[in-house]
This record gives sequence, C-alpha cells and structure tokens, in this order.
Amino acid sequence: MPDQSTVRNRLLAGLEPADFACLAPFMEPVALDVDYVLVVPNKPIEHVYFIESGMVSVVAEKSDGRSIEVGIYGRDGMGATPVLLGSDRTPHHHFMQIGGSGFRLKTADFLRVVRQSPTLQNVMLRFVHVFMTQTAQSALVNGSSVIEERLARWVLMCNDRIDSDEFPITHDFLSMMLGVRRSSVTDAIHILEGANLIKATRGHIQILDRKRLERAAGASYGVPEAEFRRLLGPL
Amino acid sequence: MPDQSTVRNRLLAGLEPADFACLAPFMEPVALDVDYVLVVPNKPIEHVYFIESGMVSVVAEKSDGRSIEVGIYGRDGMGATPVLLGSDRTPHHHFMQIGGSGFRLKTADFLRVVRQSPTLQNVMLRFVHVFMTQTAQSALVNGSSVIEERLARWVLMCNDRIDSDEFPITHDFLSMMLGVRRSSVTDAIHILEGANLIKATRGHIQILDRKRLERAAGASYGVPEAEFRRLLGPL
DNA sequence: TACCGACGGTGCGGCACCGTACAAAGCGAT
DNA sequence: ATCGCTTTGTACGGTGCCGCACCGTCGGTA
Repeated sequence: MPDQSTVRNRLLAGLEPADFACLAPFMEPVALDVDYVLVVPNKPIEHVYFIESGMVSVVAEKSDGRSIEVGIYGRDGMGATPVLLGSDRTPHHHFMQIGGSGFRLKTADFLRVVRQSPTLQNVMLRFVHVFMTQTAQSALVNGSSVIEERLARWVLMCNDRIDSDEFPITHDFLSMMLGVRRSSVTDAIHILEGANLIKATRGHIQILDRKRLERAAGASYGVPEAEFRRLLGPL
Repeated sequence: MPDQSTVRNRLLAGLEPADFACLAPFMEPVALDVDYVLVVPNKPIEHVYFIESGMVSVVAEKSDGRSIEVGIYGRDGMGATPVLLGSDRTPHHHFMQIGGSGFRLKTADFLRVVRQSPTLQNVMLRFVHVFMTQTAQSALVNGSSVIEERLARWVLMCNDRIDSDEFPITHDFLSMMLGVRRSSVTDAIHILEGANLIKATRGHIQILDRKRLERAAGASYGVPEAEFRRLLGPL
C-alpha cells in the first residue's frame, strides 16, 4: 500500500492524512508507458489515475479528423476528472505523451470515498478548476499566439511536470498537440534553438534557459500555473 | 419567491422540487442588461447567477491585452461556476453579451445549500462538465477552423440560448469573441449571407436557415451540445 | 553491415488572415 | 434637419502558416 510521505503526486501528497488513508487501500500501482490510454472518448471511465511520473495529453477531436491538445497533466493532477463531475465519460482522449507510472483506482471505489469526504472532494474539485483554466488558456493561445510562443508554452508546461530538463518528443507529436503542420513545428523549434533557449535532437528536446524561455512564451504561459499555486500550493 | 414551474432556466427547472425549494428563499431576481458584469477577473465572486434570458460571454485575457471568448451560457446554465470547485475567483471575465434577466444568490448562501444536497450538487457539477467540454471545443476550433465556420458555430450557440432567430450583436463584439480582426468578421458574415444562411443588419444578425447553418459550421458545432443533452436533458 | 522505417530539414506556391486606414451609411440626440 | 458617434464596407500590402513533396539522416533490427 502506498505511503503518503513518498508519493510524488501533488494532489495525493497534499491530502489530509485521513483522506489519503481512505484512498490508499484502493490504489493500485500501474505502469504508464508511452501511448497508454487512460480515457477512451465516449466510453465509460473504468479507472481514475494519479500520475507519479510522466505526462498525459488530453486531446479533443473533430469529426473531420483534426485534433488538438486541450490540456496536459502529470504528477500535478489526476486523470479522468469527468467522474468527479457526474459524467462517466467524456468526448476527449487521455493518453500518455511521456511514459511514467502512477496509481489507479476503480471509478466506483474512488467515488465512494470522495462522497464520504468533503475535504477530499474539495481538493479534487480545485484541481478541476485549475485544469479548466488551463483549457481556457489553450483556447486563448490557439486563437491569438504565433506557433513559436505556443511551442514555448508547451515546453514549459512539460518541464513543470517532468523532473528532467530534457524529455522525449517528436516534431510530429508536437504538430498534433499544437494543431499545426509538422514542418511548422520544425521551424518554430529552430527559432527557439537559434536563440539558445532549447536544444533539439532526434526525438528529444532539452531546455537550456528556462527564464528566457518563459519570456519567449510571453503572455501565453503562466495563468493556470498561478491558479494551481494559489489553490493547491507550489509545484 | 420564484416558482419552479415558471422558471426558464434549464438547471433550475430540472432540479428535484425539494432542492429547488431550498434554493428559492435565497434567489433574488436581477435585471441583466448588456455589459452587466457577473464576474470580475481575480476578484472574489459575491454572487452566483441563474440566467433566465440573455447570454453571458466568458472571456480570457492575455496580459498583452488580447482576449478571446472561452465559453458562453444562458438559460442553459449558471454563472460563477468556480465557487462550486472551491475557488472564490477566476481569471476570466463574465459579462452579459445580450441583455436579459435572471436570479442571483449570495455565494455563501448558495454553497451552504449545495453542501447539504448531493443531488443538487450533482446537477451543478454536470453543468460544469458540459461547460468544460464547450471550452475545450473552443480551443479546438480556434486552432483548426476557418473564421466563417467559427462564426457559424457562434451564431448557432447563441440561437440555442435565445428564443428569437434574431439577436443584437455587432461585428466589433464578434471580433473580440472570435479573436480575429473586425473586418474579417465582416467578410465571414458576407460569406454566410451570400449563402442565404443569415441576414445581417446594423447591430443585428438574423438566422434564415438553421439546418444549413449547422452544415456550414461543420465539425465545429455539436459536441458540447450533445454532452448537455446526455447529462441534463433537451435544451 | 546493410537495411528500413521513423524522423527531421527544406523548398515552393498559395491563401487565410493580419494591421492599417479611410469612407460611407445608420441612428440617436439636440 | 443637422450633428456626431457608432457601425459597417472596402482596399492594400504583408506575412504566418498551409498543403504537398522530396530528400537526407538517424538508429534500431536482422
């Protein structure tokens, strides 16, 4: 059974010990390799997830096939939030963008515990609020920022959720996430590389200068992150 | 005191009569004229709102001044959802885009009632889920649809929340909502007008052919609307 | 060591949308 | 009827990103 003092998930770590103790018996450790699917669109959500490492992409798809990332989370949050809101499914796709590990609980078990503890529910709902802010920010920047700014934002958000300054990701994946052409991603990466903010190698991106990268992201980055700190403490 | 059989708000109308009875004593009728501000960004939310008529825009703003609409609601929903999620504020701006009326409750009163009724809370949280889906859809279309498609979506969403096929709106406002140049809105309107889908006069838009307008919106429209029907019944 | 699929770099024409600007038309107030 | 403000129509050059296509390179596998 997991021990609260060693979990890396920010939500779990921040719980009242009593609340954590109620969840712990139902938590099952799970390997979360790249492409592992946490939530299938429009299918019943069987498990909720707490990420310990790695990163999840939440993707919305249009019926014409075009898709775009509407949010990401990692050890800062939980997967399958719709069950908290009374919906057993969602039109969005959740899958591991960067492999890692975590815990999962059967939806029914999780909900039973949550319904018995208002303090636990409160923490989870705060995360929902933060995640909603993040999605709104995606809507904002998708409509008003140039690609290189959005790329910088994405890299920063990824860095927030991964321990390392370097992580695996291909241009092709990024193009799906940002909803742009693959070669536009290549161009944007070259711009950030030219300014010595990042270094890209085959299948990997490394952050060289986080401070200046934040400046490059401009107004695209920061709002949901501030909401997280305000409601759930430092990342 | 309002009577549940006469309220037009979909959430209120769908409540268990007992839940409605608990809310009713705290409900204060309020006129919601154009530009009335329901939620000021990053300030404590004093009241929650249930819209009876009119339409609210939820707008996210970047620190560089650019802003974009991340969602709308009317008699299908409630205002100031963040209080349900344990946050007394939000970075977004909520204001009346089309004037109307509604009810409001002091945040504290509302939360006290909600905490005592899981069934009431459930209905409200379902709406949060639907609204989140809507915001995600905005992120999707902002990143992947041409303006005329997004305009068609907006007009349809507005029509869903207003009784009339005609409503007041200027190109300038629409340009803020869609996050594009004002004259790009003019162009997009001309395209839809040329196809006899809408008719635009100074400060007004009228829907001529809703069916074909939906086709013009293509894959941009429909997903959050389906979620609403699934979880909260027909609009 | 050779192969092959995945990944990244680059080029080209095209177009949606931009920023800016100005004028015409509508409409309320005096 | 006139004025003045708001709203809409239109134009122009510029550009960010598109779709498409092709090729070089990397790296795992046989």
